[in-house]
Amino acid sequence: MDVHQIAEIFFETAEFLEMKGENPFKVRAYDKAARVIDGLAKPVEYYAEKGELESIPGIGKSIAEKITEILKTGKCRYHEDLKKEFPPAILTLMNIQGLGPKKAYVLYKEMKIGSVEELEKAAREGKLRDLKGFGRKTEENILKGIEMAKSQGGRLLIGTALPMAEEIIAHLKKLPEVRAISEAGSLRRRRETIGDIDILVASSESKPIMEAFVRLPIVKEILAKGDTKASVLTAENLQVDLRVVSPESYGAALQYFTGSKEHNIKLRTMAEAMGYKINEYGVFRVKDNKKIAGETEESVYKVLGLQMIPPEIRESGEEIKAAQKGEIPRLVAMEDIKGDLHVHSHWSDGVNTFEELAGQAQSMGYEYIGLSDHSQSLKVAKGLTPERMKKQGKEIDELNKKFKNFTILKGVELDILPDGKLDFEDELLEKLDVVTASVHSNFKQDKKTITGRLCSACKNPNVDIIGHPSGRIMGQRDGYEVDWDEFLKTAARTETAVEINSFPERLDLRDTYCKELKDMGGKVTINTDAHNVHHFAWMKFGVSVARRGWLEDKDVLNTYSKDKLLKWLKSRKEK
DNA sequence: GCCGTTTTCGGCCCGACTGTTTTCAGTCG
Repeated sequence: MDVHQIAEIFFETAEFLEMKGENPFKVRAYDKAARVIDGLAKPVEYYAEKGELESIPGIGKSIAEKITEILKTGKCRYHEDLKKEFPPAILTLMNIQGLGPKKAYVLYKEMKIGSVEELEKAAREGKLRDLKGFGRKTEENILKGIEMAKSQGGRLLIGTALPMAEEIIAHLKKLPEVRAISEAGSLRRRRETIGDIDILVASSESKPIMEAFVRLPIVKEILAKGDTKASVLTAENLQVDLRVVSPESYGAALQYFTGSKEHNIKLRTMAEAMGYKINEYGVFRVKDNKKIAGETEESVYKVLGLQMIPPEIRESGEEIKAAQKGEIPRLVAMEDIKGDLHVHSHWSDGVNTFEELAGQAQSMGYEYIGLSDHSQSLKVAKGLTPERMKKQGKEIDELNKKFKNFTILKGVELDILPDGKLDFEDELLEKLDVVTASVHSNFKQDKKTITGRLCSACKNPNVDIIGHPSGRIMGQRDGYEVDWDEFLKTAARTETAVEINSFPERLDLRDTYCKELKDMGGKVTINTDAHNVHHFAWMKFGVSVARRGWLEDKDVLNTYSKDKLLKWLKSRKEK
């Protein structure tokens, strides 16, 4: 059973319970359990088989039993019973901005409204304004919310959201009142998709900033505007939230608005036990309400006895335990990257010449690129035959003679064929510097077959890297089915690196699997899969994924110098 | 419902904004 389906059952359970006015902490327990399950790196079955479900933080006896039940029957009795109490589409009401469980429940109880269509009709007829807790304004907002929900296409890729945020920040930065500014929220944590853009400003004068913000050219509509906080909607129906705090509170506010929710709850609970209180204005000593930290983020963590925790790993709370023990590693960073091992040229489906690619890579400070045009089977991408490979190799050799302190490594993106065989013979592969093997065909095969294809590629000593291992393209397709535990173990054991593909739609290997692979002793490479020179810029998204997966420079092959990399590649073949 | 170098019972993060109220509940992050 897919973890997301299990998580969904608990998400819904939480929402039903909240509508019914159940104990809010019980609601939160289900909500938390759902989020925890959704983020598990190992399959739930792994814990269930070992009887270790309750060892997962946030999962206790009751929810563990329900997970077991779901794994066995596909359903949860408790959830099914709750579902029966409401019309089938009632939860969709809560997708409407401004409508939460309480109002949704009133709508159902008083007017038998159970779907967005019924809600829209009632609102248009002016029937909502007389309900308790509702009014004309609420009715208007509901209609607006319905329009928004209709036109909104869900979450945005970080590759889309980050440039938008950077543009807004660049605009606001010009204001003389702005002392400091940063993105916050899931964007700053560099999640792969973003629900809305959060921006935080430090200033002693919030008013002119709020005014300038709501008048930005991108703003289509102002959703809310107070003294220090405003929300707007862009023409693309993306919500942007701005918060202004005084410079003395900037660090505390940045910490607070970066989240995650889970991380903040853990941090605040911990602070309370130490006699402190944290809010977005600072850390305060409870006994005399004296502020003891808050100007910088570092100060907030320091006063709690914690190492500074990078935003990318502020998720489950596990990072807080590590920070207490001083075990937060120095995460890999853009400046560590010394090359890109997955690059296409005009020889296959890329557009640039070797010289152009090399020039761009050199301008980024790289020592090398690994040229990896497609192999012969991928005919739609002008895959190279062995003859063309040989010819390409010669051209690269010639070109390399002209470079100083830069090298094009000879390589290929080798198709893993449907039967698990590879697209080139070993004697050709042996002559290459670096071989990336990828699945490009027969995505519908079952999990065992696909996993077998990936693992048999790992077992060939001539294969150095597995490219975009899940095959997903966010917003387009889910990717093929992989037994991750088996695949990652095989990759680690055979010392085959796994690629983090930096294409914003791919970001594949994903963060949670990075951490799992690291724990198994495996290595990754962070590559762009560039098909033109501009794609090199996407490296930063791959680096973010690696950081979210707690990876250090030693875990990432392309942080190695050229000599160290070649030595590593050679040594693993000899084993 | 979960959890415990205070606890197996009694807690559970915290504040801004809105709209409906006449002091506050609901929603959001």
